Amino acid sequence: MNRTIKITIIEDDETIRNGYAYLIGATEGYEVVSTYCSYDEAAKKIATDHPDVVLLDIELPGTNGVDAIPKLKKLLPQCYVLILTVYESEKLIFNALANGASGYLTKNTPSAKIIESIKEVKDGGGPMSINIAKLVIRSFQKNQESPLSRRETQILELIGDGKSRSQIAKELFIDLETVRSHIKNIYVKLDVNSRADAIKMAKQNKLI
Amino acid sequence: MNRTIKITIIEDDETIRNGYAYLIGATEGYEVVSTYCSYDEAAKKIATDHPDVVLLDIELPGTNGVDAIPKLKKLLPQCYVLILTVYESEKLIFNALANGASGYLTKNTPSAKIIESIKEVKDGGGPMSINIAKLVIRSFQKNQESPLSRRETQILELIGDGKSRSQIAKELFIDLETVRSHIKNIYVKLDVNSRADAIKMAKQNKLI
DNA sequence: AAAAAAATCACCCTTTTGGGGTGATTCCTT
DNA sequence: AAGGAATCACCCCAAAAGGGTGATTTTTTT
Repeated sequence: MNRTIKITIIEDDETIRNGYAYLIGATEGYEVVSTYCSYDEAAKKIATDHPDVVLLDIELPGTNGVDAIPKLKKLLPQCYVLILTVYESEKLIFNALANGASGYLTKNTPSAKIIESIKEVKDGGGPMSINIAKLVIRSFQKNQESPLSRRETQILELIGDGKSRSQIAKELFIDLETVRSHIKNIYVKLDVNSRADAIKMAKQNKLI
Repeated sequence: MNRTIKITIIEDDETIRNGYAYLIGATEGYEVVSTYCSYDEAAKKIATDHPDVVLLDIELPGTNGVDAIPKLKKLLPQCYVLILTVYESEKLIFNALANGASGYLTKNTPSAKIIESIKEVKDGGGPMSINIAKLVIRSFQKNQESPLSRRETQILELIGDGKSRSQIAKELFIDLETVRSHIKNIYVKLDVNSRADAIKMAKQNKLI
């Protein structure tokens, strides 16, 4: 017979925290051994909880979720970390994975899926779930095949939103001339000479 | 006992193709009988594979996915075609359905959902899957709830592509002034006064 | 440590574009 | 007959876009 899976939740929003705790606790084979509202809080006691899986919010007061991961892994080397996030930001998720997270859940994930993901991670189907694999592949293609640098890609995305140079400059806290410079480089790299063509190329080549 | 469901995948990106093949092949009751990187490639041999379901990419070299559907149906009249696409373009999907596709999957569909959809299509729950129904409804709402006229929506889409007034004018074979006029009306209706804001509003309200 | 790439900013230039205002005409649908 | 939709016209001016040619400073790679 399988042992119950022990879970710790670190999440600052009380409603969400209790919601998850209730939801998971009510499921056969799953036990919530502790909940914390911050990593700093959790750090003191979590070692004695020895959970199998930690659900970790990204947006936390004090030590943020991404930074908390390696610390958690140090305290609990056997433990799997599942990221909870509202933002599907690639960078965030990648940083989290790079730091040792085993998966991620967005906060609108249906309850059944959450339970399933916990089991998936615990059973060590490998830390790489299908969703993550796809994300990795996608970003791989984006960051590897793209002729554009990060900044250029970022600016191209804003161009895709119809933003003007000055709007972009404000948004990125850089000078108007810098934006111009990036755009010129983008045009050279994509071999285009207008915003419309750049957007078209970018979409075709999945750069944005 | 149920026979295994035989599947053929036509998709030009190797990573995605192998990903799907692996994923589906690993599932009990599903068998990937062949994979091709283009329709033209597939056409030669697919008849002897007699798959139950074909997963068909839209963006293909040579014969594109939409055009490939009727040809596939001719070769394999009993076969169901599921469209794979990164773009959730309504026109594309509608054309595909009109051409005989039984459903569509976006490439970020979770694996479980893909398997489920294949089964759904195979079991002939009817060509109208939940997703399609939603799409139909949404498109309905689009043309019904939108404050914008057709032409305005069309022009807003081109603005979303980063096109300038004159480019839009050329593309629609109308005068520059007419484009201006439409854009002014769009701005009034959406209560904005810049391209970027119009695009943002439009995306928020799913007008484009 | 040296070289390359990325990110930053500067100033030259001209043409185009964008947005506001205020009209009018035709066509189609209600 | 009324109203929306689509079409076109001309006023204005500030802003933006695109091209050229640089330089400096980080960051990353080798």
